[in-house]
Amino acid sequence: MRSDTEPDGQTFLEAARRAQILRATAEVIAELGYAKTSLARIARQIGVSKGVILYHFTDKDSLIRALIWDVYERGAAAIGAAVSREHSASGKLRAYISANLEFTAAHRLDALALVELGSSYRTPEGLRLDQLAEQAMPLPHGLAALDLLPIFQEGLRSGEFREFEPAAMGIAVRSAIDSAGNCLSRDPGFDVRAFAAELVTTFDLATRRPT
Amino acid sequence: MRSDTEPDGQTFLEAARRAQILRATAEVIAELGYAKTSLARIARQIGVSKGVILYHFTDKDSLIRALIWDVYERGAAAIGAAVSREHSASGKLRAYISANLEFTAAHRLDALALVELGSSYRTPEGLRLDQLAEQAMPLPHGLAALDLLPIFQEGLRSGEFREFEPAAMGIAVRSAIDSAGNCLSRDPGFDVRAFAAELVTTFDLATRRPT
Amino acid sequence: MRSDTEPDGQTFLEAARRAQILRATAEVIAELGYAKTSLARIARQIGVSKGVILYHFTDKDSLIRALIWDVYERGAAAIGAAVSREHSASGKLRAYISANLEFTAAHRLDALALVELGSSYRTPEGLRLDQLAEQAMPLPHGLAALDLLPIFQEGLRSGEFREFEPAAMGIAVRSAIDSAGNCLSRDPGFDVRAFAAELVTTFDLATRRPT
Amino acid sequence: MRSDTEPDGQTFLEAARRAQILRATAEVIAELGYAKTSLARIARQIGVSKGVILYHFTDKDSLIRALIWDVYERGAAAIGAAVSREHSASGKLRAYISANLEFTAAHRLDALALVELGSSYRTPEGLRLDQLAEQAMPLPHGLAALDLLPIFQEGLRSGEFREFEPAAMGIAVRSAIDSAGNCLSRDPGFDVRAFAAELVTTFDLATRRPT
DNA sequence: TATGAATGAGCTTTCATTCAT
DNA sequence: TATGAATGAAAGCTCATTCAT
Repeated sequence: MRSDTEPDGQTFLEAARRAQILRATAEVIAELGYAKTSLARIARQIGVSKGVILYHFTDKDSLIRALIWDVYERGAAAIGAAVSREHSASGKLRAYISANLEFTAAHRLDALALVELGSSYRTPEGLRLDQLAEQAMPLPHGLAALDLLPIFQEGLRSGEFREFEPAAMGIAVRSAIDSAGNCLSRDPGFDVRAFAAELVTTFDLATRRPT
Repeated sequence: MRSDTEPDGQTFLEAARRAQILRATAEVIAELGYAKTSLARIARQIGVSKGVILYHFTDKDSLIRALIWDVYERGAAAIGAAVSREHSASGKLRAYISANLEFTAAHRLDALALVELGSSYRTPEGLRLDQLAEQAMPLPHGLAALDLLPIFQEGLRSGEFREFEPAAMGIAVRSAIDSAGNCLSRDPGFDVRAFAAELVTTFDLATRRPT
Repeated sequence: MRSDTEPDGQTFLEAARRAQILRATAEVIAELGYAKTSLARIARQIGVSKGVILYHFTDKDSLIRALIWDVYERGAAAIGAAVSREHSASGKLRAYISANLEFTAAHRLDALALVELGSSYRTPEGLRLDQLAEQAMPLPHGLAALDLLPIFQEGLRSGEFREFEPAAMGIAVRSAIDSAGNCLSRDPGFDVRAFAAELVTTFDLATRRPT
Repeated sequence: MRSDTEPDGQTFLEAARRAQILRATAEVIAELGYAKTSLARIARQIGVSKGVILYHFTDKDSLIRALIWDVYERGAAAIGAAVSREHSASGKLRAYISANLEFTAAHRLDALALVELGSSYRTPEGLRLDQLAEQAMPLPHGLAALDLLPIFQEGLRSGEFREFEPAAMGIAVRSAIDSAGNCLSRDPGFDVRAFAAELVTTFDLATRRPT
């Protein structure tokens, strides 16, 4: 009996509702920004009462974290897979950039929401998303896939890359990638894949040891 | 009477108060983030009542815009001056990056506040800061100085730069520069000038026509 | 069919569930106080869903009243029995106090819950528990056993007691007895029986005609 | 200038508003009980908006504490004065009871509210009023006046009182006194002073060493 | 019988804004 | 110029209750 029970203790309907709410949350964040994202607004997006959201998520904070986790998880999986398919450091860097922006192109809303949250969300204790990632939040295993430093260190050690400060380069690459989300929100016609190609070339030239 | 009236219709004291309020606003935004920046908090920062702020600025929005304008103006002046001192496109790009980050290093509070506003502030109509810049807001004349496109176009035309999409490169450069503010807010010991040097090299290699 | 139907129309299981819910309700009230006693919390105490409670009781108010009735009934039976075993007024008074506190000692949870309800519960119309007892609520027959006035009147008539106002004395005795519940909730080590002995002496001296 | 400034930094009007709010709070608590006492209800009692209350008091908890303090302070002053006018332990006990009930009679609303708060109020951390009094809350100096134990100890030491457990007797006396508030709320015609006379006799007989 | 899902009223609190002084 | 006072809208959240299954 109870054929509607999934292994993780959630019914099928429960999971569907949660997914619907997460989607609506991403939509509202992407459209209005995090500051104007209220539970009431999210509820209205689906056409239900506020209470529904608090029935499925303990509070606003855990809703937001669930969204973050959800997008991270899927993104990290895609990016990690693409990166590990490559064997040279420069190949991995190219794959990293491409896969990131491919994910952005394929999941515009999620990517946008995540970038918005990255700059505007704070935990009740005042921590930013990146400060969260470093410590308290249990993050998907594959999240290591989002870290550029190992790639840079490998290329520097092997001599494939010129000498540079990996932390600084990491910031430049990540911030450029994250900009795509903003561009997309401003201009729905923004060509993410063309942008990806430009970034690949740009950071290839910027990191490679000159011959 | 009113011998304390300046040409623009503001008394000296009036101007001093406004400056004090703008400074306090930047301080609070830099410390708490825009979301937690309330008029009450700004007033407390100076030790006056909330009313004072609304006496000098029509509403919260115009206070924020005044701050943006103020920082932009000073930043654009510094950057414009540095850029125009150079004559090659690559020289101008280097100067642009250096001057930007020099400004960030020299005016940490302002830079931090501006970056925070760049990601979190929205006009009552829902526009972001950069969407503002493009249209509605009357911006300081020198703001053109913040635009990278002329530099890229010049370098592309002259053959100094390799072929690339100026808009994409502009995004990469600006986002990398703006990241410095975030880094600074997370880690007060962040070495902005070292970061500047890395970026200069990075984007020099990324833009130059290979020999 | 329905061979499990009892004379009063309730199945055995039904009665067991009701008893379980009443017990859980008393536990929660005793632990958290009435203000923080929610149906959800009671349901959690048993490990069932909220709906179960509202299936067995029409609404929260009738659940609470059922608990009150239940405890009253058992308490009144015990006290009435003890009182009627005595034949002098002063003997009855001593028995009343002792039996009350004996019940408190033997059913700490119930007594605690009842005291808490006595001060915090109000009907939807705003009536307190004691205002209820006087009028609206159909109370167990034996409840008369809780009334001190007949005892005082008997002692006054027979000359066993000194002259005093029975209503005032009743208030003093009842409030002292009810305090035991509070003491118990604040200090689980509170010695109810020692307290009972003190009260017996106290009110014996306070009521007896001096010789 | 600023002739409306009082020594403690509150203007006359501010103090008047605070007093008005405290009074309204006591009224609502006395009428509806603490559980149904909301800021909205208090505001309506005065005919102002909810915000007014939160302008004058940081939050609901500090409003309630201010009320408690205020009533305590006045009550303790009156009781302490009456008690210290007596020199025998039994005289002090009589004065304690009389002064308490005299205060109740003279400030029905306050007394009622305080009794209600005594049983229903909990701090955000879950502490009851009496647990508060023992530790965290800075209470008026004269509060010691509310403690019966010194009186009992004195009478026991001097031999004026019979042997009894001071803690238990204290509970009996205090609970009897506090009952007056409840009686008053149920029956506005309740004769507090007659009740006081009964209690004085009752506890005189209960404590005195028999001759 | 029991559950999960949803609702709606009400709560405390924050905040930009207005206004009289 | 500046302040204190007040307002009202909106926020996150709790909870008894209803309903379909």
